[in-house]
Amino acid sequence: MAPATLRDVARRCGVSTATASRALNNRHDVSEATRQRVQETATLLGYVPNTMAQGLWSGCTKTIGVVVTTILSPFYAAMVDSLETQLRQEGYNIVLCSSLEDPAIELQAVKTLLQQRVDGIVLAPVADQPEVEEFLEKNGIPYVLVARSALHVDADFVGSDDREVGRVATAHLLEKGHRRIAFLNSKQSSSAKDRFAGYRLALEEYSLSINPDYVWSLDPGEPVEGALRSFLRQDPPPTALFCFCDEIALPTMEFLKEQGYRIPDDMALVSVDNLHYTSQLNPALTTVDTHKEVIGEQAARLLLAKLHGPLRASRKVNVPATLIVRHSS
Amino acid sequence: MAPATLRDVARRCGVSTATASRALNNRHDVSEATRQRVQETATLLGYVPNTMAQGLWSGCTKTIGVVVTTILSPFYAAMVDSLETQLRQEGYNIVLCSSLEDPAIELQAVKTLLQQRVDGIVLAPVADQPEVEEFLEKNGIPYVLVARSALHVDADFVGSDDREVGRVATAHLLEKGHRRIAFLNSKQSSSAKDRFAGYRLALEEYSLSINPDYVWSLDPGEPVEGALRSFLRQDPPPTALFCFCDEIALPTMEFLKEQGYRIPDDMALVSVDNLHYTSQLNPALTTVDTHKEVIGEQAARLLLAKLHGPLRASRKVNVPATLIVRHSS
DNA sequence: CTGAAAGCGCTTACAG
DNA sequence: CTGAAAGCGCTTACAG
Repeated sequence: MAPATLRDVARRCGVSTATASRALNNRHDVSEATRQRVQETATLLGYVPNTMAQGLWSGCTKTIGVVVTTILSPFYAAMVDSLETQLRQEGYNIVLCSSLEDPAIELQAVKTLLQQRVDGIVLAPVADQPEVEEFLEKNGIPYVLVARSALHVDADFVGSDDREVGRVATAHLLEKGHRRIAFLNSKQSSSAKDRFAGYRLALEEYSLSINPDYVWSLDPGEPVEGALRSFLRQDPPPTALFCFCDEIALPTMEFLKEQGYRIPDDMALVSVDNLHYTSQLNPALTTVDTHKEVIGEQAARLLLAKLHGPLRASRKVNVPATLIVRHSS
Repeated sequence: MAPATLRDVARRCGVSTATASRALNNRHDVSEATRQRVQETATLLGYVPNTMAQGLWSGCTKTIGVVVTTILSPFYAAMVDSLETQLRQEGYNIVLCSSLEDPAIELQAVKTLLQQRVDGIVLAPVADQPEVEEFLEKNGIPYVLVARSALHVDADFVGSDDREVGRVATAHLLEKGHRRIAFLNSKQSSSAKDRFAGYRLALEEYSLSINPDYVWSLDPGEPVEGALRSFLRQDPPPTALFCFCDEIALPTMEFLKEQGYRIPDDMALVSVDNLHYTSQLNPALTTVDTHKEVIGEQAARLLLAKLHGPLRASRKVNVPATLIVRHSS
């Protein structure tokens, strides 16, 4: 049985759709009696207005599109959750898409969101992809980038200063006396590039240069074993390891322990995100907290501001990160 | 600048919207030349068809609504991710809503999804809420319940047999020799009720009865300290603890360790879900794997079947759970 | 206070 | 091969 339409409700009450519409929207230019009758009939039929028809008329959908790599990542899950909480308060719904670190899927997702005429978009771009940016600009849709920035457009952005994140994590290991520090990085994203720049910067501050054998960029979904075996094969091997994020540090820890390495004695570990479980790991993980909830909240705030009226200049909101020293380093 | 419409494209090419539509949809009844011209113009203008207008005509939106309590829960994040992967393969998009364990928000979410005329709904119900079920039934929309079932409707369901989950977890502790086993449960959901039934059943198999002082149901968001302090105050206190899920076991572990309890010597711990980080906790957690990805996948499969044609009878898909014994018990 | 009419952006029979 | 027309479900000026 197809859902009831406004016409169904109107017909049943013996009024026009115009009157029914007015009654349901609580306009004051309907008689009290009609209003009551229409509303009761609507409830009886389980009538819910068709948002598409409303949206076609009003031009807005009260919906925000969100594209992240995957909500399997607790980082994005937390960010999206905070985003959603903020946006719901203003009556916006969220359509969530995962790009799975694949630029083609990301482009497809953005197109789909545009087709659905979402009122705005929050995007954690996989990579610098001119086509995506072009679509966004051509369609004149308000959007903000989160967590990762793009290089070719001067877009609004909310996230960490990833160069600083990389620098702080590496500097911490240097201060602990480590000189052979490997970096198990991620690939493609601006975050990966920036954290690498920070890693380099920290080393330079100690007059150290990068040993390419100590750096590995993981493809999306690539297991950590290959990289770790390669690091451990080096002569001399690294004494400390900087992981791109906690979700990479977790299997790294598992592998190292299986191989009989003690953490931090045989290998110190630092990573990024401060996911909720990191304080209870064995050993508790030293990590840089990127304050994902704040990023989500600020992104929502910025997007809402853009929805209410275009911004003069593009804004970059930098959410400062915090080093949390625990027992893995 | 508003997004380009079909009329914009058509006008620019000097054809009717009918022809433009045919060209863009690759109908064979357009001349090759026109098709080319229209498609080029569309690309030039960054034209993307308005899904709402299409949906108004076709009556379907290629969108599935998903309502879970929160994707902050890695359990739901994993389930939703697997759901999304399956559904995307069939060309469906997902609209995600969080109910935050609040029946009122859940009802609102379902209404919103209905308004958006999603083609189907996947719902992890907070509680048994006749209004929600009524809306679903009245609108005749295909839906499946996941992880939690409802009592008043005979709806399609995919999830664990939670009574069995509760029984297995408790039985494991009993086999380990524990006789004073506390249960730190969640509240409201069918899962909570069923796991409690399983807990009771396991105790009965050992001719033990339930000690009410050993049972606590956590409100959504309630910290674990109160419950734990209450358990530890008992005389005699429990020697083992069954937690509703890993996300409850995590802070429990933290608290117990802070209080100087050794796990499992002073207090054994078992929980449910086998979240990815549990193997690396200190100590590694004994937990019942509910196979969340399988639940998501099966739910997608069942919903797709319903979309393609109504089912004869309601189906209950029981995804068997697996006890994973590690070092916390 | 109420209704007939037009239109939001699309698609598809129906003519030509 | 192409266009004029009708309609998907709603809302809002415009008359009455």
